[in-house]
Amino acid sequence: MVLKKRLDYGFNGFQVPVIPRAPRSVRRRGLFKKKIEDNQICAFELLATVAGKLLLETESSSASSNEAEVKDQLVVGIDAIKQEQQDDERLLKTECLDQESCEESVSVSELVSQEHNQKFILKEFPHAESDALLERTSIVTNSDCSGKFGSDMKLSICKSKNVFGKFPSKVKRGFPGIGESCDGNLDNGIRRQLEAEGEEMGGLTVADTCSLQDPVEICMNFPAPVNSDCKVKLPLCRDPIPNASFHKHRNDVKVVNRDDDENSSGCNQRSTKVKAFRPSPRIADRRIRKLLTSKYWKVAPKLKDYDISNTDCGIKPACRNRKTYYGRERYQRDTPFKKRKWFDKSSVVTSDGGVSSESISNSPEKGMSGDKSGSDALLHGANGISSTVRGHQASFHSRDSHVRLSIKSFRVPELFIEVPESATVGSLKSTVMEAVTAILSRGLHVGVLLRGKKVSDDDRTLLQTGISQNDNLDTLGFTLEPNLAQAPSPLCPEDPPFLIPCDTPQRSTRSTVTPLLDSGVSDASPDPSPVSNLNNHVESNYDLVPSPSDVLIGKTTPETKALVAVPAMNVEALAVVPMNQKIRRSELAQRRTRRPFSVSEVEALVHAVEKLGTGRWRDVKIRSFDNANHRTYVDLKDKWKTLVHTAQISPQQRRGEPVPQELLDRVLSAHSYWSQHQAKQHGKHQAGTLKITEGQAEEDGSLKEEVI
DNA sequence: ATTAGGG
DNA sequence: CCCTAAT
Repeated sequence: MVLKKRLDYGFNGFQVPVIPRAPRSVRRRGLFKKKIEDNQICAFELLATVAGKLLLETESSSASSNEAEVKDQLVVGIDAIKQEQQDDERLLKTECLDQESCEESVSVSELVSQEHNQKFILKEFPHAESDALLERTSIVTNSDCSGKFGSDMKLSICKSKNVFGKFPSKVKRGFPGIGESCDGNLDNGIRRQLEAEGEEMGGLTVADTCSLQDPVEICMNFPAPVNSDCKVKLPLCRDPIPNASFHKHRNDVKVVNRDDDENSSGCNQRSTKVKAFRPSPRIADRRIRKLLTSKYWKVAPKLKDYDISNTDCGIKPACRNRKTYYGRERYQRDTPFKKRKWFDKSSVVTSDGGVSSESISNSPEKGMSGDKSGSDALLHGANGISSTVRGHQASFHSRDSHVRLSIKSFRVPELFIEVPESATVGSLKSTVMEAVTAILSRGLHVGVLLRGKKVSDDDRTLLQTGISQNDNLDTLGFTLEPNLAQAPSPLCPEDPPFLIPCDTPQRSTRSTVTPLLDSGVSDASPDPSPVSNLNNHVESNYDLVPSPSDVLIGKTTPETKALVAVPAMNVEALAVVPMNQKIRRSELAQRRTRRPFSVSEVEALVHAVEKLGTGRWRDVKIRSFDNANHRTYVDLKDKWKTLVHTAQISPQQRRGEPVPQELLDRVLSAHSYWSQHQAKQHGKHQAGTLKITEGQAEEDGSLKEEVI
């Protein structure tokens, strides 16, 4: 049935080339059967996921932007959507009746108070009200889970509940008896599952995280989601209201929900449990956003979120439809493709024990819920969620060389959709679908963000790029980027290159390849130290390094790029406008990890400046730090600035790794020289013309000789 | 995208 | 290091 609906939306056209296998756990349950069967669904889910995400982001962004008009429209649209969703829910309910989802929904509705319905809505469409949402978001971002969130978290939770609540009521109407009976069953079932899958839970956690942020993660965690869901559900059911624990986890929860949703969506018919989760998709999306924005690492707390989401799932069928679908698609697609990728390139390690993962994932969770099992599960999940990915760099034997990371989510470009109030929900849906389809049809590629900056050089090794286990992996992010390439292309799904991820493989290959790095790395310590060493020599050598073939991936613009506007298909003539969203600071913002310049780096810098002068940092970068991705020309400029300052102060005042006086002398010398030879820009010509007399008439423009 | 400067 | 303005 679900499928049918989807088809109706017109997504049929989209097909996923290859369907990845569902995670073990899933398979066992047989939840994914359907998914597997219907490739289309997978694609659809992906689209949906992306769309949902975009939508959410858009909303949030709009809210932030203070665009009253937009808000209004959105709000209206939302309302309409809700109605539709409700209708959908009915259908879903019918479908799901046999499943537990119904039950869950019922329970949820009960839990949720109707008071917050409006708020709820807002939540769903943050942009509309946004203040509350924003706050939440920010909080989430912080996701410290500490007390601070308590109130906020609760609020959000409540809202969520409310939202769901709306739906639930309907559900009840439709299937009163069912709902009640189901509730009890659900819990039990969930618990059972949890117990049964408990061991796999790690995956769940991961899934939670993933779901929130993005499909990819989900894929990795696949198995886990179910478990987590179960866990989550339990808490929710028990205390729909914000428990302390819940509050803490709230952020995470959202994420979890997502996963759940996805899973559930995928598994809708398969198992009861799954269904229960489905409802959360919406939340998941939001959360995903939030998560994305914030650090992903707080996953652990998510357990509670799961619970919430579960509840939610049951509650809103309509929402579910939408979200669920999205979630599913995302889930399926993402999962498969990610898995593939990882497998291809590197071995994916489930981080059951994942100590490392723990480290990676922040432990904001400290406040985890009291339940040991729960928390453990969560933790595992957290670890597991991000399946550990081991770099291809097999060459690096030292464990330090390996970079373990968990991808909590992928950022997806936001879609900005503006629809007239008069537009029908259906038209809105189709509009979103088209937009999403268009994006997917073009294919997505994975983008890597390091410290908020996109890493476009696929040929670089992780080490070179500055991605090492020691570094803050939290500064590492991934994005699913549409291939906007040139002009917007038609929606036609014909080309489902969606999986294009082929890129990934290539990438991996490339990265692995770089010879120089590898060798260097081997000895290396996790730290960039190797890099620095290389740097010294690099000047000329590095140039030899294979040129990056960014073309494939690099070109696509990151999230910033708007999805291509899709030709309006709707009668309503809804316009989908890609919206560039400035990346939220919170996301990128994290300060880059501090990386003091080594003496060798300073030497290289001094040398380069002596030759090039102080106004050509770009050249300096290319000349001497081309391989050091973590050193930007701005960094070099800043370093020079500090070097000059350092050289001018007394040695006692200097801090940090002492720089050889000899180098400082050269710094002063070069600084002095280039200060007088403003010619840097025009080069020697002017300098000569200027006839500056320092005894250095070198037109050459290079201090080199003089200094030397 | 770079550069220059302030914070 | 970050951020911004001006290129």
